[in-house]
Amino acid sequence: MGQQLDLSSYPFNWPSLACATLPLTSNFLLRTNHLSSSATSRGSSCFCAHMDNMGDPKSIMKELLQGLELARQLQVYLHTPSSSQETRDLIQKIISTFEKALEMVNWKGPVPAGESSQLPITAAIRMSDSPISSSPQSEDSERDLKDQDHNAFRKRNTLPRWTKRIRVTPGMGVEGPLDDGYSWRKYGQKDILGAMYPRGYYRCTHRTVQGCMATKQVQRSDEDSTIFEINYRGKHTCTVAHNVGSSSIIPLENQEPSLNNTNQQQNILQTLEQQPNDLLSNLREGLRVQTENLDSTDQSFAPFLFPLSTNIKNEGQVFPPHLLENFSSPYMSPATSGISHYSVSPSRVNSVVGNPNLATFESHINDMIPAATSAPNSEAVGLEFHFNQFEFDGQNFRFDNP
DNA sequence: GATATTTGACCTAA
DNA sequence: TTAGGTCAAATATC
Repeated sequence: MGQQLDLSSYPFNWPSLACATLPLTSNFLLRTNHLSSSATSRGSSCFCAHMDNMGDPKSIMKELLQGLELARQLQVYLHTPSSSQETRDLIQKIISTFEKALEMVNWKGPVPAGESSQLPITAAIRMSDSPISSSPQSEDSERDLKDQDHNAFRKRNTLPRWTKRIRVTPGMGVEGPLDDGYSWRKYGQKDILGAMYPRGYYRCTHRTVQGCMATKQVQRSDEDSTIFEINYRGKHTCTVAHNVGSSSIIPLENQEPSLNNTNQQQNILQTLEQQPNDLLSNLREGLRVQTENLDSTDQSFAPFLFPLSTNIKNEGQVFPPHLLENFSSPYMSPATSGISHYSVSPSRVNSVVGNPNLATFESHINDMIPAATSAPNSEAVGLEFHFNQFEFDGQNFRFDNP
C-alpha cells in the first residue's frame, strides 16, 4: 500500500465518501480509516440512513456513482508532482473498482472495463428523462418563442441539465476543457438559502433572436471556495457561427458533454495555433494540452491550460509581465464587491484574437475569479472541469458537499 | 444609442 | 409557505 494519504486535508464530503466506499475493496476502506473521528462518525450515521434504501438499484447506483465521482475528485487533488506513482495507481484502482461495480448493477452507460477509467464520468452518462435524446431543434420548431419560454419555466425540471465543476487552483493555470463556445447573458442573481455565495443565472445571448433556451447557473462552492459549479440547462438551438479564426465555423451541436465535442475542442486549439499575434503568443506560453489519462478516442475533455488574470492590486499577487502585456487595464467588476482585478477584455480578445470562445470563457472567469483568487501568493489561477451532477432514469444525482 | 448587468418584484414548484 | 428561478426596469458600460 505504501504511502499513507492524509485524506483529511482534502475538502471532500467525507461522510458521503465513507458511505460510497462500503461496497468496495478493503484497500479503500483501509484508506478511509485514516479519516478524522468526526468524519468517520458522520460516515457511520450516513451508512445507517442509507440502509433504508439497501436493495434499491437506483440507490446503489447513486452511491456507486457518487463514490466514483469522489474518487475522481481525489484523483484530481492527488494529481500533483509530489504525489507518487503508487498513489496514482491506487486511486486509479479505486476508480476502476467503482466502474466495475457499476457494470455489475447493470449500469447502461458506456463504461467499458479496462479503459473505462480513462473516460470522464460525464462522457459515460446519458440523461434519460430529458428531451436530450431527441432533437430539441425539431421539437422547438413546433413551438413559438412564447410557448418555449412558458414551457421552459413551468417544466424547467424536464430540461436536460448537467453540471460542471471548476476548480480555481492557485499556481496551476487554467486547466480544463475550453469554454463551451457559447455567449451567455446574465439575467439574474439570487442568494441561495444556506449557501454562502449567490447564484448567477445566465441564458444564451441568442434567446430573443433565435429562441435558444439554453441557460446556465454559476455558483461558488461553500466547502471549497476555489470550486465553482456551472449548471447547464437545456440544449442550444441557436445557429450562431463560432468565429474561431478566419474561416472556422464550429457546429453548435453536441454542446452538452459528449464525446462528439472532440472536433470543437480540436478546432479551437488548432485555430489558436494559427493566430499570429502577440496575445496569442502570450496565451500559448501558458497553453498546455494534457493527454495523460485520456482515452485515445476521446479528446473532447482535453484539459486546456490558460493563463488567467488574477487579483493583483488587492492581493499583492505577482503576474508575469509578459502575460499582462496585452491584458486590459484593471477594472472594477460590478459583481465583485470592490475587488479589482486584471482581465483579458472580451472585446479585446474578440478584436485581436477573433475568438469569441476565449472571450466568453474569460467573461465566465471574470464572474468567478475575483473571489476565487483571494489566495495569497498566487501567480496564476487554474481551473479544473468535471461534472458532479446529472439526471438518470428520472432521478437527479448530485455529488454535492452538503 | 446599443448592449450588458444589476436588483427588486413576481411567479411557480415543491 | 417558501425558496428557487425569471422578469423587467433601472443603471452601467462600450
